[in-house]
Order: sequence, then C-alpha cells, then structure tokens
Amino acid sequence: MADGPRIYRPRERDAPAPDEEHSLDDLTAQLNPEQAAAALYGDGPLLIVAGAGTGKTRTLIYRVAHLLQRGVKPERILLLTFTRRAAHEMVTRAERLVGAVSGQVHGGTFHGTGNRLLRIFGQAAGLPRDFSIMDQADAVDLMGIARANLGYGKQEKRFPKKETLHYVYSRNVNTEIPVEDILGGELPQFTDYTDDVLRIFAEYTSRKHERNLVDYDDLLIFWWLMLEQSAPLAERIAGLYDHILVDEYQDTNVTQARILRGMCRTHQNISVVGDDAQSIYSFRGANVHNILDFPKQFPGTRLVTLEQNYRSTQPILEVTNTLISRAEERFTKNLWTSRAGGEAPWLVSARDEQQQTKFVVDRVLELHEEGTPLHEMAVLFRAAYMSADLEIELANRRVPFEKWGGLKFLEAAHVKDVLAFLRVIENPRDDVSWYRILMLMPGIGDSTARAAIAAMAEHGWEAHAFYDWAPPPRARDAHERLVALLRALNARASRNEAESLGTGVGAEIEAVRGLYDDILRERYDRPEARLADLEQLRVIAGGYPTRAAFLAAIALEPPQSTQDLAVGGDAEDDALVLSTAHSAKGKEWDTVFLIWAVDGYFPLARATADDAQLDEERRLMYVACTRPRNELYVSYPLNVYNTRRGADYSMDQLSRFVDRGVRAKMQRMVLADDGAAAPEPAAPPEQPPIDLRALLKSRFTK
DNA sequence: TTTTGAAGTCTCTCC
DNA sequence: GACTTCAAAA
Repeated sequence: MADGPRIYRPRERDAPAPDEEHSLDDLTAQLNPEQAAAALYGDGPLLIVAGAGTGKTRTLIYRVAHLLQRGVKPERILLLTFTRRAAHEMVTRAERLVGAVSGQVHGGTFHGTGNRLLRIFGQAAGLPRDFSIMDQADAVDLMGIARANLGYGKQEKRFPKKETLHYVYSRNVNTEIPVEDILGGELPQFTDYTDDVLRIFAEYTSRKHERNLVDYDDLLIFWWLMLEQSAPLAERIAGLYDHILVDEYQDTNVTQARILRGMCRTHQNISVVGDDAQSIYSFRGANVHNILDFPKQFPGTRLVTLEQNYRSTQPILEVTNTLISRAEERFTKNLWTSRAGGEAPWLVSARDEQQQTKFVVDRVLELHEEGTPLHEMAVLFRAAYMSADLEIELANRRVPFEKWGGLKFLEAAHVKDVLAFLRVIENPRDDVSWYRILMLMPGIGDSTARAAIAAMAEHGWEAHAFYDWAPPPRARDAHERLVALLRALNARASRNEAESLGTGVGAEIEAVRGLYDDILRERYDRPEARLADLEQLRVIAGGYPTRAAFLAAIALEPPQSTQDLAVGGDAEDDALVLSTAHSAKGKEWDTVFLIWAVDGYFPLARATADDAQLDEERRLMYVACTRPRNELYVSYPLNVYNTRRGADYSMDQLSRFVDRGVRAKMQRMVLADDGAAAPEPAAPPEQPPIDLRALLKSRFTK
C-alpha cells in the first residue's frame, strides 16, 4: 500500500477494556481457578500452557500485578513479548491494576531488550556502543557484497543467491544445525559449495565487524555470549532482574531459551506462557521443543493448563478442535466454552477470486449495517499478496481498511533509498548504504561506486574522503550534487549537536528529498504514490528525538499496519482489518473471514512436500480460525488460473486441512452467479442451458 | 570499460 | 510485478 499519508499513532481501541481494571482485591474473582493459580504462583519456574482464547494475556497481566503487589520492584521485572506494543500494553494494564508504582516494569521483545543490554554492557565485551542495526534486507545485501567480494556469483550458474545464503546463515546461527546439514537437508543442489558458503559467512561476519554493524541474530547471540562467556558480565546482566516473564514461548528459538536460562540461573523465577498448537515461526528458528522440554530444563516446574476458552462460540471451537486434532500436539488441550449458542462456521465456495472478493465485501457491509464496527471484522490470508484483489475492491467501494503484516513499507525500494542517506550520515562506514546511494546517481554504476567506497575506506571514512574523491568524468555531476547534499546534512547535524537540539530527522529527510525526488521520478513507476510514502516517512521521523533512535526503532519495531503509518487527521477511526495469519496471532475479532482456503495457497504449495512444514501450515490455519468470537467464514475460489507459472495452472481444490471431519462441523454456502449468498440446499449450482465441453466431447463419441 | 535498458526468473510468514 | 542476468549503447 503506497497511497495515503501515514504516521505512527497508537489506536484508541488498543486501550484495555475498562471493566478489567478493577482493584487487585477482587483479583481472584476475575480469574478462573487455573488462571488464578498461575497468576498467584510464588517463586520458581512456571509453565502456563494456554490454548487459544483462554485468557493468557490476562493471566500474565495479573501475574505481573501480583508480583508488584507482593512488593517486587517494577524495574526488577522483565516481561518479554513478541512485539514491543504488546509489552507496553501489558505493562500499562498491570500497573493500572496495582495503582501507582514507582519505577517501570521492563518490557519488550527479545531483540529490543538485547539491543538495550548491548548498548549498556557491550563495550565491556568489545562491542562499541554506537553500533548500527541492520534489518533483514541490509543483512541480505551485505551477504551479497561478501559473495561478490570473494568472486562468487559470476562463473557458476547454480551458486546460491544472497537471500539463500542469508537464510542458511541465519538458520545455522539460530538452530546450530551445521551448515553442511542444512545444505544437505534442504538445499541438496548446493552441498558441493559447503566450503565456499562457509568462506562467505566468514567474510560476512568480518565485514559486519569492520563496519560496526549488528544483525538481528547478533542481538540475541551477543546477549547470550555475554551471559555464557563472562562470569562478571553474566552476574551484572542477570542481576538486573528478579523475575522474568515470557509470552508466546512456543515461538522462541534455542538461543532465546539459553538466554533465559542464563538470565535466571540464580533465582529460577521464570514464567512462560505459550501454546504448542500455535507454534508458527519455525522458519525463524523457533523450536517447539523449547516449550515441550521446559519442565526438563527447569526442574521443579509448575505446569498450569488453561482450557476454558472465553473467546469463541462452541460451534467455532468444534471446528478448530477438529482442525488441530490432526496435528501432532504434545500438550493436548480440549478447549471448551460456556458461551451457549452461535452459528456453525460457514464454508463458502466461490466461482473465482472476484466472486470471493465480492462476497467478503458484501458480507462485511451487511454486518456493518447491522451494527458490527468495521474494526471488529478481519480478513485473514496465508500471504500478504493474496489480498491484492480485495484491497482494490475495498478501495473502489470506499470501505476503509488497514492491512497488517506487511513490512512492505520499509522494504519498498524508495524508502530504503532515503534511509540509506540517513545511515551514511549516522555511520559513515556503512558501505551497504553507500553503495545503495551511489548506484542511484546517474553516471555512477557498479565499478564507480566500488571505487568511491574503496577510496573512502582508504581515508578512514572521514567525511572529506568522499568530498575529495576524484570521480571519472561521467560521474562528475552526480558526485558534485551528492557532495553538496552530504555537506549540508553533516553541517546541520553538527550544528544541532552543538546547540543540543535534536537532529531534526524530519528536516534531514526533507533535505535528502531535494536531491532524491527527481531521481525517484526517473527510476520508478507510480512516482506520486512513492512520493507520498516519503512524506509519511518524514512525518514518522519527526517523532523521534535523534536520528539514531529513529533508525534503531524502525529496524526493531517496524510499523505493524498501514494504519500505524496514517497521519493523524487522515486515519480512519473504524477500518476493516486485513492481516496475514501470522500477524493475526494473539488478536481477536467478532467476525473473521479466512480467504484463499485453497490447496497450494493454504497450505502453500512449497510447504506440502515436508510433513513438518505441513504441520506448521495446519497450526497456522488453526491460529487463523481461532481468532473470531462469533462468526467464521472460510472461503475458497474454484477455478484459480495461475498465470505466474507460465501456462494456465489450475489449482481448484479446497485446502486439505478442511477435510471431511472439519466440513461436517461447518455449514456450506455456494455463491450463486450474481454473487449473492445462497445456502447450498436452496440453490444448488444451476444446470447451464448448454454444456460446451459435453458438446465438444460428443463429437468424438457416439 | 561502464552504464543502462530489456528480457528472463521466481514470488511466504517476521524480529 | 520485483529482481537478476544479459546484451547493446555510450
């Protein structure tokens, strides 16, 4: 989504429901016995296995409140969650429960916390305080540079791409599966290159080192190494907290588990909450064994299982219980609810994508007429691109929506271009960003860019190294313009520093755009939309005190939705939610549409070869189907013509996860040709007046 | 030799 | 439809 101005703005409706915020006195009255047992548990390891919708967030909040009430100092509590916003919300609600407390519960993601600790303690372990964080795309680019630098990628046709290399690298450091085994298992075509791949990884890590860059994995690994390799550091770091609480524990990886062990080595006060049936991040190295083996790793663990679901109606739970019963699940839970009534979920078959889209929009508008706010409805799908048609239709019919789960905004080429300018001001040794900037300039190509970077490296990356560099004639104009801009930016930065003003990140972007906007118009299609994106970026940046804070924040906590990015006045107060199944985790809505329940789409075709991946896809669908409170629609278009793979390639089968047993718990709906919804018995597919294929066939048969 | 345009190759999830 | 690879143009 590139249109419409955007800015980060916490939404009103994220505020806790007021009825939850009573005093602590009636704390137990607000919880069921299992939740209360978990919340009020004393010291020592605690594992809360919480099924979907069983109130695990609530339980965790009350547990934090309980600790505070017991007199634990807030700053001695560390709450690790999947997003920074989740942590912030939980901390706020817990503190509201106990009233005013002095100090602040520390909360955040593993990566964000790793960043914070490394800035404080890293220097004692040889890591400069002012390191830059690379996002995934930067890391991939650096891997590409390392590859090219060692001379790979030219001669051999089948050498792994930089994305593949980064994937293998990240998997290796996160799972500790040897590179050789990863290649042998998943990428057998590259096994011959094991040594070359290792050489590239060595180059990658040393380049990171030289450039003072840190990737996402480093934030965890360095944290762990400080705990593991240095007793004094471990003592200081682990000594910061007396209680550690972890949400979404099923999605942690080996390194994170080790960090936790190191952090509570002395006190063992660790509470984790998770659901093995909702483990959906193995591609990031998450290991469901962390939660399964937790009692073994922390002897004396108290296990509490939450099975009462407060979210969905019984008919919905019957479908989701059946769906997950097919998967390997170790902490078997049978979710139940006391919520009576409710309609069985609908299985909706549409003729094609357009009809599916029309159905969703029509139904959304109907429900809206009947009084359901748009933000109480969500459309979920396996991958972000699957909502493209729906987005167009929603825009045409003026239905406000927000899309979750795309990192797309920051991944867009033009946004990365502008950020690269800020990065070289912040860290002149960031040659990934230098390369990106230089390649943008007309007259400068690969070799000129490399020459310029080499010249700067030779002069110790001093600011004037680039100013003084003598470009080849055809690049002279580009060089001149770039120098003018960089001089202005550097001058502004040092002036602001001297006057101890902020750096005015928004103004810096403004300055960059003076040069960049024309380049953008030249290089990219749909320039208006892209320029609008840059305007949003400028506004977002304006909210940060320093350039460094802005760059770190967008790497660690990228905007979650298109609405996060919406400029105040323009943001719709009420908007339909479009989300990937992954980004929907932990959320709930009154009504949920799951679209593209087609084999090859959900599960994705590439995941169908491998049983473990297939199981994860199934868990992902389970996550999607456990989101609604009242209504669930699962839809699938027939006649999917996939032109991406060359010729017509039709995959017109319902997802294998919606098998007979699941269908038996659902109502069927076949959309009539005008797109109006009609329950199946009432409107069976009409017999067409003529049947072309039968006619053709009859020519050859008697 | 370097840059740029054009044809050709795949397309997931996210800190 | 974005990114890589290849060939022509400067």
